[in-house]
Amino acid sequence: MVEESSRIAGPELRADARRNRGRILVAAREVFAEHGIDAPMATVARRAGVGVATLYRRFPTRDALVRAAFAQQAETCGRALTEALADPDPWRGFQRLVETVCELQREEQGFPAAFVAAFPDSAAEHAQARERAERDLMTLVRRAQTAGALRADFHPSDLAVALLAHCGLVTALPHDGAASRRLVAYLLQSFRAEAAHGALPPPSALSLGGLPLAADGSQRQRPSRA
Amino acid sequence: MVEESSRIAGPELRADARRNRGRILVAAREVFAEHGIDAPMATVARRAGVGVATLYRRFPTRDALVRAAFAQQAETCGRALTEALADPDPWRGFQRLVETVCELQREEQGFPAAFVAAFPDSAAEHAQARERAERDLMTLVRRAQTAGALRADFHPSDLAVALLAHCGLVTALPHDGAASRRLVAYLLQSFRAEAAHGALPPPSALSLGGLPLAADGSQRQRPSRA
DNA sequence: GTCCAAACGGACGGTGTCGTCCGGTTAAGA
DNA sequence: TCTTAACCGGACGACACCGTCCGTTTGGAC
Repeated sequence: MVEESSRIAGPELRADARRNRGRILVAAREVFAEHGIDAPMATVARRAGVGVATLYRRFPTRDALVRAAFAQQAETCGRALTEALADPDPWRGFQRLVETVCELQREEQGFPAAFVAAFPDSAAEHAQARERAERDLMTLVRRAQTAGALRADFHPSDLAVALLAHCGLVTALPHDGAASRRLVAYLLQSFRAEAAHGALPPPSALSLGGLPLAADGSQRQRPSRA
Repeated sequence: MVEESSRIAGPELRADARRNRGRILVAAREVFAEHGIDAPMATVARRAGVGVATLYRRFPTRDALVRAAFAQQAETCGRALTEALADPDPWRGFQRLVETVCELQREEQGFPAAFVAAFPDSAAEHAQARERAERDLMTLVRRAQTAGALRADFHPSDLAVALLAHCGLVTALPHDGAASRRLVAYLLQSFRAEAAHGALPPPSALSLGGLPLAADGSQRQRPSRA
C-alpha cells in the first residue's frame, strides 16, 4: 500500500509531525491491544507522548485512528491471502490462511475488534483492495473444493463466521492461546471434505472479503448505548 | 431454584416493591438484549417505569441486576443439562445440550455476555449448583465418549471454548441466526468421533461447569477502561 | 380511619471522556 | 539570522453516566 500522503497528494507533513504520527500509531496499537478498542483517546496520546490535540489533528475520529493503526495488519492479511494462493497444495494454502489470520487476532487483541469495527463503511476507500481480496478468497475456496479437500458445502461466508467466532473467543479470553488454537483446529477439521457427514443449515448472507458485516453495520452489541 | 427472599429468610417485600422488582427484571432483560450488557442503568429504570433509586435499592450493583435478570436463563441451562443426561442416546443428549444453549444465546443476546460476566465471582452463591452442573457435564461427556460418538480427545473445556466462541459470534452479529446455526453445526460435526483426523493441540485450562473464566476474571477486553 | 415504616422517584454532586480552542514553540526556507 | 506558517499541548466547556440524598407517597396493620 502506498504512503498515505502521496496518495492524497497531501501537503507533506513536517518532520516533527511525521514523527509524532508514527508514535501515535505505535501507541494506538499497544493501547488498543491492552485496553480494548475503545480505550480513552487521552491514554493513547499520553502513551505516544503527545497532547490530545495533536492526536485529534492527525486522526479526527477514533475510527480513523483505528483504521490507520491496523492498516498494517490488514496488509498482512492480504499478503497471507496471496501466499495461500501461491501454495501448490490447495488445502494447505487454505489452512495456513486461517491459521495466520487467527494467530494475528490472538497476538493483536485489538485487531479483531478493529477488523469488525473498521470495515463496514470503508467501502469507498479500500473498495478495490477489498474486492480483490474477495475474488482471491473465492478462488482459494473453489480451488480447495475442486481438489476434494475442502467440503463441497463450504460457503465462503463460513470463513467470516469462523473468524468472527474466533474473534469473540480471543476477546473473551485474551490470554488463552490454547483455547484459540483448539477452536481453530476443530473448525479446520470440520471444514475438511471427510468431515462432511450430515447436511448443514443454510449459510449466512454475510458478505465476505473485507469481512462482515450484516446489512446494518451499526447494530453491533457492545458499542451501542441507550 | 428457590425464591430468593425465602432463601435469605428475607423481610418479605411489600406488594408494590415486589411488583416493581419484577418489572425491573423484565426491563433489564429487554434492555440488556437490545443495548448490551452495559447499557445505562437509567435506561432500565425508565423502561421499567420506576426511578433509578428504586432500581439501586433492589439491585445495588449492575452485577447483581445482571445476575438476577439472567438467573432464569441459567436455570434453563441447568434443566437442559438434566434433560440431556436423561436422553437414552448419549450423542443426541450432548448435541441437544449444545444446540439448546446456543439457541438461548441467540435469542437473548444479553445472555452470553452476562454468562461470561456474571460467573467469575459467583463462586460463593451458586457454588453447589455450579459444582453439580460441572459434574453432570463431565458425566455427559464421558458417556458420549464411551458410546463412541464423541471423539476421545474431546476435553470438557472444549465446550466452554465453543460456547464462548458462539457467544462472540452472536454478539457481533445479533441478527444473523443463519451464521449462528452454521457455526454450531460445524462445531458439532467436528466433535463427532468420525471427524477426529489429525491430532488436536493441547486443551485450554479453562474451568468448565459454571463456565469460564481464565484465572483473572477481570482481564476481559471490552469493559476495561484505562 | 389513622398511623408509620417501607417504598418511591426526581434531583443533585461527582467523575471521566470527548473534542475544541488558543497561546506558545519549532521546523525550514529566504 | 529572521520570518512565518505549521505544529504542539494543556486547559476548558459540554456531555453522559453513576450512585446517593431527601422530601413525598403508599401499603397494610391496628
